[in-house]
Amino acid sequence: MDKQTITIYDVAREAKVSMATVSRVVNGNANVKPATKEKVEKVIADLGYRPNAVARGLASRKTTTVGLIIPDLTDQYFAELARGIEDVARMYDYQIILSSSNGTDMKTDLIDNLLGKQVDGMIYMGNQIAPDFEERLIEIDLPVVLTGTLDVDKKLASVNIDYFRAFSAATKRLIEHGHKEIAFVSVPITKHTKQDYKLKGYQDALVQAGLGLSDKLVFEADATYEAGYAAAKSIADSDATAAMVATDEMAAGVLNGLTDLGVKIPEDFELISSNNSQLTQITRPTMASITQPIYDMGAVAMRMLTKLMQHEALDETQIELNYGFAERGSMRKS
Amino acid sequence: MDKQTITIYDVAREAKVSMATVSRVVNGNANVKPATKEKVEKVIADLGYRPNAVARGLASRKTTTVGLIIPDLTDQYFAELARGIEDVARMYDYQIILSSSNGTDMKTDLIDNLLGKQVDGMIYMGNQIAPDFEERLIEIDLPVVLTGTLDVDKKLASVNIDYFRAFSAATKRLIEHGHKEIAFVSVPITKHTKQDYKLKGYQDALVQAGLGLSDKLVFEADATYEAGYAAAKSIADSDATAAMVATDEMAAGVLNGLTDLGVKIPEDFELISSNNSQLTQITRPTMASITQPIYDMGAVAMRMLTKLMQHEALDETQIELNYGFAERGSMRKS
DNA sequence: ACTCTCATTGTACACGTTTTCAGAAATCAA
DNA sequence: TTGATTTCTGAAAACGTGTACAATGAGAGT
Repeated sequence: MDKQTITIYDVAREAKVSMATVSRVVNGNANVKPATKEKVEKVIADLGYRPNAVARGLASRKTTTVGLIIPDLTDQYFAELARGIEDVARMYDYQIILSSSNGTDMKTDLIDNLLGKQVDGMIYMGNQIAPDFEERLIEIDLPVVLTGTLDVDKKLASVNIDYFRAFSAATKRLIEHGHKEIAFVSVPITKHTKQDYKLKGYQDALVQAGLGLSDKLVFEADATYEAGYAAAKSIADSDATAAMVATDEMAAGVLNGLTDLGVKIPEDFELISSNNSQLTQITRPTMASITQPIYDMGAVAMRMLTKLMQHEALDETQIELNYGFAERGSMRKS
Repeated sequence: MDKQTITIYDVAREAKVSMATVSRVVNGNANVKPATKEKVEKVIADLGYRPNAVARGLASRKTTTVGLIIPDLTDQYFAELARGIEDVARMYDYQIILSSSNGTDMKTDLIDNLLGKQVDGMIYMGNQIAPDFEERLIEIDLPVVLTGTLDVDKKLASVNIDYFRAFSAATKRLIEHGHKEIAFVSVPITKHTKQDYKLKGYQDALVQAGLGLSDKLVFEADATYEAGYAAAKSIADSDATAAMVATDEMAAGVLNGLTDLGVKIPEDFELISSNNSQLTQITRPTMASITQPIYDMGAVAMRMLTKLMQHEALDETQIELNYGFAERGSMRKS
């Protein structure tokens, strides 16, 4: 019943000091005589006193809590990001309140809930971000950082890779392999989002190589294995002989879907995925992929957030980490 | 700066009532005259008032927050459980504080942190649970439910499937396929844990069939793809012609590891996994698996927790959901 | 008109901290 | 020693809400 019987008063009484002093030693405040500090610490240990974070939060207006908005916990990409975030959060003694924005119901009252909890900051990740959502994120005057997400006018801090160049470079590899018709498979593309940059990068490579663009080679589907698998049919029916795929789950679906349709990979069709999650190694053939330091992106994002929350200056608000490329079985040896 | 300027007092003043009345309408308290209720609600909407959950938590000693202890966010099994938990939590207006117990550092101060945050309850999931951890979970007098985890003396509420029977039944299938030497691949097995029950179930089937038990057929490794892949070598070197594997990540590793060693699956070797996550469909061949209603387990666990937190009676504290079996490519047609 | 109820509303304290400000104690310089 | 600093400590006021309990008012019954 009594979750917490021992208060700061109990400690104060027992240690024969005032609660103010107890508060000081709990918070590691500078000036309290070593002798009393020791005395208080002993009582704290004896009584097993544990500061009430809620009361603390009320008094100090800081909760050492951050809100984490994640589209889908089971998505490898976001899960890995979250892992990076979580680790750094713990390092800095912040707790994370989870808030998952399962697809459609990504309403702004997610934000309001979090605000109600008095979080000190928020991290948003997602394949896209609705304009009103982003607007709300900006207008609440609270530290926010995006990761795995871009916002239109870079008003929010963010951590990403250069999706444009990563996709352009990867697409070039396919072109070098002689492909003329390269598919682009993505979650629904909205303007000024990560997907949009990926698409632009893909298009850039084609244009640079003097190849034409065709809407028929752009496929949109949900970010799931099933959706990718289903999309394989249309891809097989198209003229495409290779594909850039925007998420690993989809890529796995496309790969297996094509294989099941009798398309030989990589002999008849080459495929590049983009998140380099473990899935790329689990499929057969394994999947070539753009590599992203996903865990690090999460970690850096959280680190940025701690700085923002402590009003430290940020060297830069738009961080881009390095990407790379991993050749694997879904591509022929070059 | 001012995260929250508008307090209940502002609303009270504006609506020309006392703050007590505002509090009543916010909390949907029974008797407040419809007219005033309406009036207050209008002001709330106009001002954009949002109750401060921290102050509320302090005053009411309830935070509508639960702690979720998860070993690894990127593990498909736990991620799916978490999804179930999250959905139900939202349904009942509880927020989730994440606390990941990455492997070793599963120290009991995870619990203390959560307690400091004044969570109303906790859900623990994990492949195993350290005895001192479990003890602490029992001694704190707070609603707790385990899922995907068993505790020794069933002192804590829990949601699981009958791992013993599920494994026994699945192992029988392998026996029926003529296998005499069946491997058991698992994360490290400690007494009275989920793994232990799985092992016992596997052994039960062997004994019933008059087959001998051999330690040489029991393989322990971490719950990762890599560890499973590495273990494949020892498995190939053993006399085993089939295997029961305790997690999907491991199973994928074992499957690919064996395949890469030239072992033909399912012709030369049959394999059954146990979590039926999406991975089982991504590998080639696909993996036969025990099926568990993972999402539902999470959902049921969270529902139990809400009951506990509201002091409702529980019909049963040890819930077992139904398991099933999915035949797939890693087994020969029977 | 007068009392009695009951529905509705307001007052005031509690929740467990942090933090300001002032005061006490300790240290130092002379 | 004494006064001036400096260090350390305590009293008390926030922080924003919930909630007994008291107070008010309106109708019902006589």
